[in-house]
Amino acid sequence: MQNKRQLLVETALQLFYQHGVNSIGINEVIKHSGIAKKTLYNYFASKEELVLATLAERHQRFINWLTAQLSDCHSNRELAEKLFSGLDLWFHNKADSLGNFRGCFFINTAAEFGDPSSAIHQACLQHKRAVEALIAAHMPQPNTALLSLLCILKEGAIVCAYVNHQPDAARQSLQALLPLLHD
Amino acid sequence: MQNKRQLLVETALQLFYQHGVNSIGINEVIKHSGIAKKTLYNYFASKEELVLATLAERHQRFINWLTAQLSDCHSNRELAEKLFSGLDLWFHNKADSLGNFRGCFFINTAAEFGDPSSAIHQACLQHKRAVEALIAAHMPQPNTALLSLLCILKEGAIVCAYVNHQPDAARQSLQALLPLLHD
DNA sequence: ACAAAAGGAGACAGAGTTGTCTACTCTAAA
DNA sequence: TTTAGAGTAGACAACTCTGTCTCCTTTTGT
Repeated sequence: MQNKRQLLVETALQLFYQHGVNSIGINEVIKHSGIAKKTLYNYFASKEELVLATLAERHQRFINWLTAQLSDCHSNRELAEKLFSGLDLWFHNKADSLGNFRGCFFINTAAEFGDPSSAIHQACLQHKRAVEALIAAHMPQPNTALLSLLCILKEGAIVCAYVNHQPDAARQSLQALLPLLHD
Repeated sequence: MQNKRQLLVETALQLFYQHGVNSIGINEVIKHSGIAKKTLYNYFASKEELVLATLAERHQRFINWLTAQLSDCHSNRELAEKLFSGLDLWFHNKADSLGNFRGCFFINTAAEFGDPSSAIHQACLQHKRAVEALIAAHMPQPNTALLSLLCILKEGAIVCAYVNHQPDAARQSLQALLPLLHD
């Protein structure tokens, strides 16, 4: 029954995202999921593997959400509007599938696992690359400079919303960006 | 002899910034500084106090550096240029007083200590507020929308440079920003 | 129905952590 | 010179965390 595994990943993702990976021990995941430790170690060889599975789950969920947000863009301006409107919803806890906003799981986790050669850090990097590629794929008029700017503003808005307690950062970004986009 | 305390803070800051606070134990700080554990606990009641002291040290150092970078701005455009040129130097390890670039110590530490009520998280928030105030103080033509944008771009550039291995993020930000600024 | 696999509960080993404490050494001032 | 304060070295207690293992129960496939 593979939904034990799914339940473990879901529980761990929730806890890791809300409190940080290093603050949550295996026993906490056990307790909250109601699954035995032995079962966990049946599915995952180590905590690191569980963490990687939660990153993969979050990655897929975020990509799905973002894909839905960015559908049907007919101009770069529309793309920017949809991107930052989506972020704005997320920051205000109106993006159900992303859970309670606590910054970017990948930025936070990369900060906890600083060694760039670690598998966890690499997974965070790969996520960011994939998101950039997804935005690029939804760009009607390819423009690498604009792509970079969107990504930088996106990361900045996430950090400001989280660390700086500035949940309107996405809207502010969009307001500042719009005068640049005339197409 | 208070330079024992200073040496402890400096050693801890270096280690915490390079590897993350939770990855570095007290014993590591002891070993690298050559100072006895008892002496450390003479100056600091707990590891948390040592962490707060390193945050304060880094804060002062960053504020000093940024103040120097932003001196003598006669227009908002010049302010933006100086800000992102400074960040560009930092990302390329050419800002001596900030050490080897490993992202923003405060963003990273806030990610490790996610509980917003913890003293450590609060210190990170206060730093961000102080930096925003410093930028505001160097703005010849007050403009709160631009101030927000500068801060969001700054955070985004730091995250992209670090997590995304994109050290030119500051230059890209500036290039994108310049068309907006005509004064 | 019954054997085999999967799961539950939790004890336990081993490593690592913070923080305390003791015993010894060095230094600086009276 | 001697005495008090500061520092050193490191053992140690108390705790936490990961990962293993055992014993027992439940579920599942044939």
